[in-house]
Amino acid sequence: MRIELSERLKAAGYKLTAPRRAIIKVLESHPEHLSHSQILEAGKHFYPRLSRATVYRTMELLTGLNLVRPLYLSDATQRFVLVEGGHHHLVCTRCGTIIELDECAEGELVNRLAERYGFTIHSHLLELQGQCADCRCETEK
Amino acid sequence: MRIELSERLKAAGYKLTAPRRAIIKVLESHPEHLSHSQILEAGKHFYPRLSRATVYRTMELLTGLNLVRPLYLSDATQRFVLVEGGHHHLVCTRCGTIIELDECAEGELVNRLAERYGFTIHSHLLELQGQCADCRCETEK
DNA sequence: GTACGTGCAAAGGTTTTGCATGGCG
DNA sequence: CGCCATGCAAAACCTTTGCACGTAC
Repeated sequence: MRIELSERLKAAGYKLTAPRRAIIKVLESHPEHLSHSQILEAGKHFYPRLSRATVYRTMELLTGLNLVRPLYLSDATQRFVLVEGGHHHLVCTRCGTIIELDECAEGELVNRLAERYGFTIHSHLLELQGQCADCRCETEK
Repeated sequence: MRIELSERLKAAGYKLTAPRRAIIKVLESHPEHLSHSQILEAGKHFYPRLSRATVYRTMELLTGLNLVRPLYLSDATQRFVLVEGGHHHLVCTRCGTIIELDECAEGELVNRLAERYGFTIHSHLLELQGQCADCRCETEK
């Protein structure tokens, strides 16, 4: 589901402005987990007058439209990922390393739960926390 | 894995003080997703002099020890859940309803990934976001 | 042309920190 | 008894809001 975010925004009746375009460019070109500040900095690259308030407002908008979702990793900063059906990662609680997973093994589970509770599932997040090989060795030394 | 948090704290070499005991009591008696403020309020019930700073410090400590993990739900407030192997819920992005799931269907997946990447998995979070039956009807009306 | 978006700056919250005091081990 | 942990208050930081102006449609 690689539908352009800009199309979605327009479809929902929102205007496609330069600041929003800049933020969308950032999101589409950075698969990482971006914080508000990172989005602001990167967005200024495309649209120098971009303000922090606009980043907050736009991210809230995108979250409401279910195009983006917030998450926490090992630190206390709110970050966002694109909602593309699902998102899966391993997080090392010691060094903060993040390994992204492509596979989605919960398709069946999702369907079963959706049916049981009458939910329409838009996205899901599977986050595994633990220690990576390097950190484990450090700890055991 | 219902090991007492207080045991774990001591085992890790930290002092078991009255404020910490109060916070632990709150965590153990509230299975919900608690924010810092909720923990502070509830904790004052057990230890009236409890300060906000101590809540922050203690939660950071517990997070570091992997006894607790932060997460975001539909709003932007950081909340915590006990790490007890895994945590699974459905979140309605429209009304904020949360349905907790008991089952853990990813045991196999977790093991496979752990092996492939050399990770030792301590906990996992499966979060499904969508709309509950009520909200879906509202939207379609 | 009009209503929606924006930047700016200020207000409102939240989180962190420094420091003197208190209490666990 | 020493050192870690705490409360308090201030500082630092993050997020939201009001408002006058600009711009997409």
